Amino acid sequence: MLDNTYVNCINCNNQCFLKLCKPKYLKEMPTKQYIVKKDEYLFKEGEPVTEMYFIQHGKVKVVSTGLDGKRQIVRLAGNGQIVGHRGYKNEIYSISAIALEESRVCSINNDTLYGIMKKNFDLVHNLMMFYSLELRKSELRAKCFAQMTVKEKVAYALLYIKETFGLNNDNSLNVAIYRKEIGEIAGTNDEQVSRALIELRKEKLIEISKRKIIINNYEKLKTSLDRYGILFEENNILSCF
Amino acid sequence: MLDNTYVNCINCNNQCFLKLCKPKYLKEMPTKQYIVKKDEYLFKEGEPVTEMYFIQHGKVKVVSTGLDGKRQIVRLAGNGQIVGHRGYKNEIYSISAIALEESRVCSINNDTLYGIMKKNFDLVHNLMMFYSLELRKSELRAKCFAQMTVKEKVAYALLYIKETFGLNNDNSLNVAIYRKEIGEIAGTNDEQVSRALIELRKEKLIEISKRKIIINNYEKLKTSLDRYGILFEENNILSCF
DNA sequence: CGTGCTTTTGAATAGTATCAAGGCCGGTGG
DNA sequence: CCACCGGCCTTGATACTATTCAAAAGCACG
Repeated sequence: MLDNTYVNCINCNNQCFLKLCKPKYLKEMPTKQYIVKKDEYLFKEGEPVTEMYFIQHGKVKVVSTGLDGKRQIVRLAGNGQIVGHRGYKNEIYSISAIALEESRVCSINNDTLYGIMKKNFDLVHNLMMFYSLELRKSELRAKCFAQMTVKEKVAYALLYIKETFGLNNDNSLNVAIYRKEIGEIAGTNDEQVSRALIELRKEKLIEISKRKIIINNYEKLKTSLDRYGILFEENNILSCF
Repeated sequence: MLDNTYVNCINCNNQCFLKLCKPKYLKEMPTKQYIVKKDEYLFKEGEPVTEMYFIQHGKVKVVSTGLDGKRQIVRLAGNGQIVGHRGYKNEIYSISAIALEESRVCSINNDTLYGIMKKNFDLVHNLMMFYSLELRKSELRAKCFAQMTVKEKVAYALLYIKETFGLNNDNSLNVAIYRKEIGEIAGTNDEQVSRALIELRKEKLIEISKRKIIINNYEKLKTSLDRYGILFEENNILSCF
């Protein structure tokens, strides 16, 4: 992580939760900005999370590692999203955030943010809505992990990646991601992901071209998981901006 | 569900999120109160969730059913807790809330609540904190489902039930719950739960006495899941009252 | 003291994880 | 330009775990 520099939010053109603050507060917001390179940590398991991070531009994975070294990708976050939940009393909880590619990230100290919240209703209200939506998504994910087959979990992971990071013009996932990482989302290993992807290719739902995964038939891929309920919704809380 | 009656929150002695509102608003809060019998629905899959529910006294399970009829218990909620997340624009999402035992529940219309929020910072702030904490718990649960063995998942389910509903004086779980329901939390079936419980009894972690499940050695049961991180914390967001 | 529901137990089956080996590809250095 | 190397992906075989089906035993309630 490069030396952080303080930036002035009032001059920033990015869509960001902080923009919900009144100009008076926005002007004096003590926001730090970093450039994080691929594979660098925003914060690391075992350290207290004292800052809240806003992704200006880039891609980040939030991971949790068991003692046995088995990793789980708990969440993906892209442009405009939040990482490093405001913890209860800055307590330690074992989660890391790692950049999937070079990203521009802003952060603000939790206690400072707390103070600012008291004077900015819209910020708190939108954060509440954001968490409420993320909670629902997370609850549905828990259900999926409990019931899906490996192939379905992989399909879910692809759709989740697509939802978070979007597609390129050729319908390929807009992120360089390994089989192993897809497995860390789906809760399986790289071999199983490989097998599942090939199955999905046989069914013409996706295409695999070198390192790219192309979502050939998005609708069919999505409906193949219909029996688990509405997993992916159009409306993003950020659309409220 | 019995005919609902409007109650006056200002006279209510229960700990409840609504209590965070200023007296002025509390006095005129259009809160409805119901008595819900065992196995009755608070709300049902397929219907829009237009109300937010506060459990005054009782026990509720939040379930989600796949098209194949396989159920998943997504959350348990006890005294003082919230059910029926304020959805984004009252949209339908396929989740039901069912009483595990006779319960006293209050509800308030989402839109009304939204209006009240605007004037009650503390309410919004605490709701945000509540969701933030629930989200973290849910994210950890997703990780657990992806990595735990069936026996571990059952141990997790027991601890989750204990955390939510507490223990009786004899250390038995303070709720009448079927093997099938434990399976719906753990993401498995009743036979596996039965086998897992008997295994845990052999290890002297629990005792099974008729329909009661006694947590013999809470600490050991908890540490048996240590490798998955801190799953159960003492501090409850409600302690902020 | 049946009757119906829950729990337990056993056996067969299906699904998944793991281990091992080989193939593919891009990058590097001769 | 080509050979080599290392990282990633694919494939097959095997072992293990969990699910499913079937049946019996236990329990609660009228």
